[in-house]
Amino acid sequence: MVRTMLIEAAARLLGEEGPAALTSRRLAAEIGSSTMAVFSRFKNMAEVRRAVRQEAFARLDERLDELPVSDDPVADLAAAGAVFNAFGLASPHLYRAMFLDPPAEEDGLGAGTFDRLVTLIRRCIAAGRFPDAPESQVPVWAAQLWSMRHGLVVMTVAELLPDEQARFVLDDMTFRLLVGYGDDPVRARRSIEQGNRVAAAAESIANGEPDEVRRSRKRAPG
Amino acid sequence: MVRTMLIEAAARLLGEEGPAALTSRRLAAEIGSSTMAVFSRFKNMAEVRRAVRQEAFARLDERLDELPVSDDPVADLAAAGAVFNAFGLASPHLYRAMFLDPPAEEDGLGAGTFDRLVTLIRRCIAAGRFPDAPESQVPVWAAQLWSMRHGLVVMTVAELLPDEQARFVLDDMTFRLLVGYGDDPVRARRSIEQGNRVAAAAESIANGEPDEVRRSRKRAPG
DNA sequence: ACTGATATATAACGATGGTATGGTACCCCG
DNA sequence: CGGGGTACCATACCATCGTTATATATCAGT
Repeated sequence: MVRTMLIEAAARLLGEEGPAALTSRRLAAEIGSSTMAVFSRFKNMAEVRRAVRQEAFARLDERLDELPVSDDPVADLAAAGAVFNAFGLASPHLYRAMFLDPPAEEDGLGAGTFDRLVTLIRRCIAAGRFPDAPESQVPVWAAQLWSMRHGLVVMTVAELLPDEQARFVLDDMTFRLLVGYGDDPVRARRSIEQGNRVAAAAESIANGEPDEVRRSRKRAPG
Repeated sequence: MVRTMLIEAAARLLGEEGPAALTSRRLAAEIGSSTMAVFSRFKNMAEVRRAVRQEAFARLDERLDELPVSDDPVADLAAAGAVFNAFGLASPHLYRAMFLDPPAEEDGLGAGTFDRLVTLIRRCIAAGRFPDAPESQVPVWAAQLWSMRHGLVVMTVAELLPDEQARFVLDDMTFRLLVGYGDDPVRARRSIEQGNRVAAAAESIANGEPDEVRRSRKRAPG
């Protein structure tokens, strides 16, 4: 299908060369056609960019859905956060397009991703990790975790914060928030570490690394 | 000075009509001149936008510096956060330009604002509100508070989060982080409320509201 | 093979960022 | 008061952008 070819080419252009590279002519040339191939399928370039964002959200959701569901929901929550973070840092242009470029009009494109976060929090509450948490707190905490990660990724991408600090800042902030939500500090710390491990493993799989690489990473090198 | 006229016109165009309105011809027409008036003073439009961002940071810093220094540094910190938040919501296009538009290259334009945050945190530690806080934690916490607010403003501006929730989410997250940093919950809550009052008063002054609106809360401790 | 429809290439339009050219107005100095 | 240099700016121009009109090629169904 030409349409999917266009979307994939557009995502690649945007992801690898930035928004300036995503022009109608360039995109048409990328699939060996003329601009009409673009405009006969999309009303305008804005719609192309929207399709790319939709594709990017689908990829992020896919990554999140690949994460295993364990019996430690807080670790699952932390893993989702790490995946979110890694996604943003690995594809800054795409991340930018997903969360920063969209015009003021709400198009509800990130709603599914937000819902996944809500579900993760609900599981934490159901498991008794956040005692005394009323249902009304769920969307509030989801927004907190989301904006915390979002802000951190944006700061890192904008180079307001060195990359090596970002991970530590994220973990520390996550820890303090989880404790603030009522989780036990020791369990929270352990869940965050476990979540990071799971996310790193999922990242390896997503990147198609061979099994030996993943296995050797878990063992002591040697 | 024509240059300042251009910067102010550019800031107004960007702030009121968005980035699409900030074109060389439009900007030239705005000061009753031609595009050469722009390009003889700025290398290109990117430099114009940079100057606008610089101007916007200066305005934000000005707002922050107008805040009184009280004997409750945590309240001062909360007030700065509220001012930051209000600034972003009041001028979404400017906010966007300041933190989201800048290309990947670091230009250190927000460094001064970040330093103000660091100073506020240091005062909290000096006042004993965050016991057992090593110096190394200061930039980490500054990044946490910054990214927390940043993410929240971005989410609000992008309408991923309803405006009315944003304030509550911010206060709640600030509270939990402050407690996580070691502050006493009761004092933290009080400081946040006090900070919000101070910020609202400063906002009134900045907006040129009559004295009686703010005289009631002018009671500085000490 | 012919007809009709569909998709595409070509080329054009208006607007953009940016530049070259040339004139003008101003200011400093005699 | 006047002359000359300089800084500024209006105009016109270029390449490129998004987008569209028109002509052409391709393909399906008889």
